[in-house]
Amino acid sequence: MNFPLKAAVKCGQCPIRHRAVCAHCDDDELTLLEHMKSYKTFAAGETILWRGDELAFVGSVVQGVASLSKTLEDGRTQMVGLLLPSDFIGRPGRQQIEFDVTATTEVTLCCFERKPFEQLIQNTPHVAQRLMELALDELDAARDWMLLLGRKTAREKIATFVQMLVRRTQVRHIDGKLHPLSMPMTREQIADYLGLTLETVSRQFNGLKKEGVIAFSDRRQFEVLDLAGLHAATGDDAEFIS
Amino acid sequence: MNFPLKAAVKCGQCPIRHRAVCAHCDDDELTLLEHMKSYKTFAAGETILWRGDELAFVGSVVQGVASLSKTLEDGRTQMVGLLLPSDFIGRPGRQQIEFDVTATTEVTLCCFERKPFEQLIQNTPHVAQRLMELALDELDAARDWMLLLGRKTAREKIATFVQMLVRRTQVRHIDGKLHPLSMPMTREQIADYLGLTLETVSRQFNGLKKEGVIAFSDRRQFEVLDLAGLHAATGDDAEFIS
DNA sequence: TGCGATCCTTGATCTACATCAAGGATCCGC
DNA sequence: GCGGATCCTTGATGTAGATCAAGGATCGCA
Repeated sequence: MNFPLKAAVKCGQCPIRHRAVCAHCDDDELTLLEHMKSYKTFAAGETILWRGDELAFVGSVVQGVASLSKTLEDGRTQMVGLLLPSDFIGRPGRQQIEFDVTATTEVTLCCFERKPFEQLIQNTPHVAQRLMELALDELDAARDWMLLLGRKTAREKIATFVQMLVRRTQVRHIDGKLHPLSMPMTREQIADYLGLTLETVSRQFNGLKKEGVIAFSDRRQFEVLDLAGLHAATGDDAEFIS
Repeated sequence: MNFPLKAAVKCGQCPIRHRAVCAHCDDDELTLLEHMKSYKTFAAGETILWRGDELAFVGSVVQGVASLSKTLEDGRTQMVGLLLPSDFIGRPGRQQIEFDVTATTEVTLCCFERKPFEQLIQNTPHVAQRLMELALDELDAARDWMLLLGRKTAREKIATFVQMLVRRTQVRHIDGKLHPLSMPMTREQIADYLGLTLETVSRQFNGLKKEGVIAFSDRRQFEVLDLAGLHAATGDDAEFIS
C-alpha cells in the first residue's frame, strides 16, 4: 500500500517529486538536495514540533498526514492547516513556529537542516520560487477555510471537507462515482478542523450517508456516490469553480 | 490629518516607505519603482477588484483601509483580510484573485502594472524577498483568524479585533491607557470580519464599554482604558505573546 | 435646519449546535 | 479470543448567538 521509503530513496523515484518544494529543480539542483536530505518518521499522534520551538529543520511531507493546530488558554483547539504529501513545513526567515505540528497518521518527512537550506535558497531561485507558490497556495486555502469557519453551517462544513479530500487525493473518477477514499483522521480531529464538536461531525456524516451522497465501508473508508449532490451541499457559489 | 498625496509623491517621503513591498530597496531600486508607479484613489464603498477579474495591476495600500471578502451562493459573506497601509494587493504568478477587494474607507493605492512588475521581481531580489515576507505575515494572520472564527466566543472575537487594531495602528501608550483610535468600519463590516451579526457586535462593544475596558467618544472613535483587561478578554494563551 | 438615508442600539424570541449522557463498535495487546 | 481503551453513534437538554422587530442617533445634502 505505502510507498516503500528506505532511508535513501532517490529523488527521481520520490512520489512527490513534481509537487513538492523541489518541483521545478533540474538534475543538478536535485543532486544538491539529495545530499542534504534525510528522512524522519513519526507515529500517529506524535508531536513533530511544539509551538515556540526553535525550528531546527524544515521539510516536506512525503507520506501520511500531519496537522497544524492552535490552542486557547482553556484548551479549545482549532486546526489551522492539514498537511498532505508534498506540503512543506517551516518557512525561510522564521526560526519559530506559532502552532503545534502533529502527526495525524504515521508521517514520513523529507527533512533539511534549516540553516543550510536557507543558504541553498539564495542560490537556487527554482526552490525559492516554488516555496513562494506553496505559501500562496496555503494562503488561498486558509482564506477558503475562513469562509467555512465563519459562515458555513455544520452540513456545509462537512460537505466542503469531503470535497477537499476528494480534490487533494486526486482520486480517479468512474462514471461520476469515485474510488474509495480514506478518512485520515478521527471525528474529533475533523471537529477541530471544522470548528465543530465530534458529535455534530458524526451526525452530519450520517445525514449525508442517509441521503445517499456518501457511503462508508469502514469508518475510515468511504466513497462519494453523488458528486453533484456533494458540491451542492457545500454552499459555495457554483459560478466560480475553485 | 491625512498625508497629502499628490499624483507624484517621492518614494523617499512616502509614509509606508519602510514597511511596504519596497522596504528593503536601495536608492537605485527605488528609482526604478518610482518610474513605474501611479496612484489610484477609491471612495469608501467602491469595489477595487471583483472576484475573477483579470489582475491588471498590483500595489500597496498607502492610506485608508480596504478589505478582501468571499461570498456564498445565498449572499452570506466573510471578510478574509483587512488591508491597512503597507499591505499589498496582488500576487506574482497569479492573474486572477478569488475574492472581492473593496475600499472600506477612502483608499489610496500605489499601483504597478502587473506584467512589468513581475519582470522587475526577477531582477530585484529585495522586492521578491519582501513579497515573500508579506505573504508569510498574511498567512500567520489568516491562521490567527481561523482560531478566532472557529473557536472564540463573540466577546473574545470583539476583544481580539480591538487588540488587533491597537497593534496594527501602533498607537502610543500613555501609562497603560491609549490614545483615541479610529474604528475604520461599520458594525456590519466588523460582523462580516468576525463571523457574527451586527447586533451581536453592537451588544459586545457595549458590554466591554460597561465593564470599562473601552470607551467610545464617537461611534467611530474610541480608546482602550484597560489594556490588560482587553488582553484577558481575548481568550489567548498569555504564555505566548504573539 | 430640515428630512431621508444610513447606522446603531436594545428587546423578544427562536434555533443550530453544544453539552451532557449512555451504550455500542472496533481495535489492540496479551 | 478476551478485556480494556479508544472511537463512534444516538438521544435529551441547554444556550450563545441568530433572527425578528422597532425606535433612536447621526450624517449628508438641499
